[in-house]
Amino acid sequence: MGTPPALGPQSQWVDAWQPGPVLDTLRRLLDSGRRATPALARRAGLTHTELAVLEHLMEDPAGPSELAQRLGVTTAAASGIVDRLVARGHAQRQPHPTDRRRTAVVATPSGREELMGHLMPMFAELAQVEASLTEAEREVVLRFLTDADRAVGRLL
Amino acid sequence: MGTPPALGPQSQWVDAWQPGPVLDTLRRLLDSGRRATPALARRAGLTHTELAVLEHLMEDPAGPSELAQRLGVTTAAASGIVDRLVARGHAQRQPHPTDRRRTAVVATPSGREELMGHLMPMFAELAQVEASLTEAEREVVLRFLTDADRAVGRLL
DNA sequence: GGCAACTACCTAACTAAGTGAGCAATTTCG
DNA sequence: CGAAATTGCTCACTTAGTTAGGTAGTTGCC
Repeated sequence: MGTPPALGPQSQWVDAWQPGPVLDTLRRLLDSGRRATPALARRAGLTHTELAVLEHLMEDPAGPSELAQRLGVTTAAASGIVDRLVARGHAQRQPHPTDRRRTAVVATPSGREELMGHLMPMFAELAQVEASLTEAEREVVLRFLTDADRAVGRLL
Repeated sequence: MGTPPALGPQSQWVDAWQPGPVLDTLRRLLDSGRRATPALARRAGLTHTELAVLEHLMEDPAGPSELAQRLGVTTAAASGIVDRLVARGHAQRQPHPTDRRRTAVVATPSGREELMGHLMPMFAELAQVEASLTEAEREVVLRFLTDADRAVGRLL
């Protein structure tokens, strides 16, 4: 093997990336974030869209149409996704209180646990990281993150 | 609505996320990164796996097996992905110089342009962001990004 | 050198998840 | 009230993945 040990790049922004260690680490962080979704879905035994829907349902109930819109899929697909989540016991369909056309899809405790159980370790560590910053450092980091988000947002 | 204005959550780490503005912005940045892949793929008329393969090919040629391993799919799937990239003219199959079983898949100029054209604006802005930091700030940001990457890495 | 075991890649048949079109029930608005 | 819009569903079809298995080429051991 003449090539260096694998060390999967997995980067979305490759080639002509010679900038310094800050941007290089930012790239790694974004890659970690990207890989986290499929990894999580795999562990939970869900597809990535099912996971995405479950995430939305954690915040508040929504109908299939709204979920379809947020995920960028058709309502037909959303129907199927909700079907599968319901079949696994991660979500439930409830009648909408005021509009009888609609269905309110809500996450069950099972669905919430499935997600939170995996996310907790990260939450804990991130909270520690933030706590370790001084007020001045927090400002610097906040500004950088905001700027970086704007830059990445150019791809959307 | 007792909750704050919609503001598309799209977050992977929802519920019980009350920490400060730094982690909140980090969440937004990671979400932007996650959404960038499908958005880019859509614009380029590729599937997300085809895009991922193209990214790897930007760095150096690779065989279907290696690509399959990096993407976490079977070699059969990798064959098909390469087929599609070749059909679109974004990649080419070349005989491996020393091992006649292997195929070296290389990105064509067309493939490179497809990717770089979309990525350039982000590169430019990110470079500016980095340049705007003092040396001291750079250290703070670097440490934060490294720590955050470790935390997110817990999900992998 | 020659045979066994392994590797790289491909094809074929099937499965799963999405799209597009269209339908019935309900709500909204002129 | 009636027309138009909206919600969520089903059905037929497409597409990208998996599993299983086959062919060609390489490596290692006697």
